[in-house]
Order: sequence, then structure tokens, then C-alpha cells
Amino acid sequence: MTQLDLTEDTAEKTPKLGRKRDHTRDVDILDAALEVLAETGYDGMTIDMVASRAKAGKGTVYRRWASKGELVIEAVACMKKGDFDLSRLPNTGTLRGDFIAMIKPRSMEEADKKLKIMAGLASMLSRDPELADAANAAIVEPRVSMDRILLRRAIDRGEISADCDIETISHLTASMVAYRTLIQRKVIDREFLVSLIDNVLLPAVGLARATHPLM
Amino acid sequence: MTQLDLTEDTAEKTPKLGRKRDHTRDVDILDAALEVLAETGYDGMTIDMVASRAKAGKGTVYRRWASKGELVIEAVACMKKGDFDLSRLPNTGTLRGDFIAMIKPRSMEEADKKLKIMAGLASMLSRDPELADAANAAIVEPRVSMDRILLRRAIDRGEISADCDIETISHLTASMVAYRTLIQRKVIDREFLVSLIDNVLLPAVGLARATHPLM
DNA sequence: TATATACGATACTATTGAGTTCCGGATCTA
DNA sequence: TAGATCCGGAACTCAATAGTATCGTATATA
Repeated sequence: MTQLDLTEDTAEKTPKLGRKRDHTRDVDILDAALEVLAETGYDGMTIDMVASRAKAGKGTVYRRWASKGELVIEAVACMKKGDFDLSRLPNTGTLRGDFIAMIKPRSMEEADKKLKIMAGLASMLSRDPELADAANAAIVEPRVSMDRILLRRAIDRGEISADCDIETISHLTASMVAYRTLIQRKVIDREFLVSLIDNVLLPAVGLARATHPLM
Repeated sequence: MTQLDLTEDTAEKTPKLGRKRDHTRDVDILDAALEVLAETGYDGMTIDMVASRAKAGKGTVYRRWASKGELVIEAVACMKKGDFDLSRLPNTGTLRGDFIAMIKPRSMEEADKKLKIMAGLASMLSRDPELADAANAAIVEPRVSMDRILLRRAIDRGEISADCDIETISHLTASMVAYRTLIQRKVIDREFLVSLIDNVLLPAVGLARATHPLM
């Protein structure tokens, strides 16, 4: 650290000889970090836990990330892979149909895992802005963007008024789901989500409240 | 701990002679704990910080609470003093008037402090149910109860439909405020709150959206 | 005034965990 | 095949902190 270092310090080393770096380990370690994060939270998480979960040595972790903080930021930032493919966003012709179609066991399970990660990150959000931005971009913004698109399409087809406060209402589901999980610690089931759509979200955009059909 | 102890162990000692315990220190220490909690979060908070903030010795803290966890739980639980006096709940005659009247610099400042405490507690909520319940009862439930009463009164006077999902909608403001602070890290100002009332809450209970009057 | 006790301050112990270093062995490249 | 480099594992250092013990002092009660 203090000694004279003529080699590139921050750049990636590209050795001419010997074994290459195993990039498989990167994703194993990042996945392990997310698992431990969801289970124990940022402060409860140790590098030893992550390493042993990934069947890796501690040195292998520190060869890739300079600190625990950087590891967590990259793990969170790299999380958005897979989801958020706008291509298969529901398009049923009605706003209610679209929102109901978003309720799938697959996506609810995934959302639950993400909320556990968010809970583990929560205490750091106010202390580390970079981490907070990464968490927001990876966990809540994708879902909010989907809702925003569904609402905008409803305006475009004339189903709801163009005066609606799309910007706020697109955060409504994410907000209520996060609140119910993190603060109320109640389960998010289909009944809650349908009730949220029919009794709050649709009325808020001017669509009459339905008579509580569960499907 | 392991030795034979014939005195009452859990009961309060009432010495016949000497100096009495200074109950002023209790509230000083609890207040200091809340301050440190808001500033550094549960995991970042140390007993030394709390003690020195309260100008107390560490021993004085541990003479009253067996552990850091118990201190925090009591500090949070004892927080609800002062607020939540239903007597001076607004009663303007309209639901919108009541909700707008709830927006006061005094209460917003207090809510901000409580949200900072909630943020500091966040990572513990999923790990310690007792603490989670205390935080819920002291921080969010008082506000939710107020909104619930305002909504119920609006039903009673026939201003809004009795079919409204009061139970969910009474959590709407608390939910959106917590989300905006903890996750989005944006400020809660009067404009946001008025917009939330006019563009989401009132439409959700069937009242037509107003034309954005800031007062 | 005498005494028992609470007080602030500080030193102490024990534990935990971040980050480093080193080892023998595995593996890829020249 | 040979050597450079990565690997998992484990031992290590160092700093922080929960909780305990002690000391001299302040203070309320008898």
C-alpha cells in the first residue's frame, strides 16, 4: 500500500502466464451475499458467512472487492438481471385486468425475496446514499416503472383521465407492499393485493370501486 | 448470577438508608438513546454514546437496563408520550379540511424525527418482533389511528360512502410518507402532502379530485 | 453528622468481525 | 510439461464494543 507501485493499481491485471481468474466465482459470491443479506441484514452479515456460503475462501472475496460495502453495493446493483423485461408486461385491455395479471406466484415470491433484502439494507439507506440509490434502482424502481407504464397506457386508450397523478400513483403499490412487509410485518397475499387494486388504486384514478370479486 | 441470591432478584430494591435512585437520569438516558438511535441507527449506536450524551456513566445505564436491546425497546415504547391526544384532532366539517389541517410544521418536524428513528430501527424489525411491535405502536399506529378517525367521521356525516375500505386507506398516508423518506429519501413538504391528499386519498374515497389548490 | 448508596469516570475483559497473509494444491496457458 | 497464478482454507492482526468492576465523590436519609 505504501510501497512504490509502478504497476497499474486500479486497472484489471491481465497476466500472460498462469491460471486465469474464474469469473464463475464472482456470481457465486454475489448470490451468496444477497442470500446472507436477506437473512441477517447488512450489519449481521459477515464476509465469512458469504465466503463459506459460496464455498469460497475469504481471500477470494477480497481479491475482487476492496471492502464489505463495495461487495454489497455490487451485489445489489447486479440484482436487476432477469426481471423487468417490458416485453411480457400484461396487456389485457383494461387497467384492472393488467394489474390483476401482475399478481403471479412467481413474481410475488421474487418480490418477497427482494423485500427481505431491502429490509436488511434499511438501516444503511440513510447512511450510504450510493447504496440507497443502488437499492432503489434494483428493487423498487423496476416495479414502479411497470405500474407507470400500465397507467400511461390506460390514459392513452382513454380509460382514465389524463389529469391523474400518475407519478404518485405509480408508487402506490410499491409503497403499500413495502409498508405492510417491513413495518406491519404482515404477509402479502393475493387477497391483499386485489383489495388494494379495487379499493384504493382504481378508485384513485377515477374508476368506480368493484364489488370485491376475487377474480 | 450463579451464586445463591436470597434477595429479590427482579423486584425493585427499596433501600432503607442512603441515597435514592435519581429518576431524572432515566428520562435523560432514554432521550439520549432516541437521539443516538435517530443519528446512527441501532447497530451503530453504542452504550458509550448514549451515556456520554446523557452525561451519565456506563454503569448508570446498566444499573437500569440489562442490555442494549432492553434499553432501546423501553426508549421506543416510552416515546408516545405527548402526541396522540385525540382531543385536539381537527374537526373542520370536511374530510379535505381535516386532512389539510393535520399538516402543521410542528407535527411534520416531529414526524421527521420519528421517521429517522424508524429508519435506524429498520434492520432490527425483522429480527426482533418485540421491538417491531413497540416501534409500530409508538411511531406509526398513532398517526394511522388519527386518519382512521377522520375517515370514520366522514362516513358518519355522510360525506363519503360507507363501503370505503377505511382499514387500508387509513394506512395510506403513513405508508407513502415512510416510503418517500426511507426508500426514496426525498423530503416531505407541504406540497407533497397536499398533492397526496388531493390526488390519491380523496379520489380513493370517491371525492372528486380538486384542481390543486395549495390551500 | 454518620452511613449507605447512587453517581460519573475510567480501566478492564471477552468477543466479534474486518481485512491480511500464508500455505499446499489445483488449473490454465505457453 | 513447466511455471505463473488462482483457488479454498486457516491462522493471524487490529480495532471496536458489550458488559463488568472499581474508585473517589456527591447526596439524601436517619
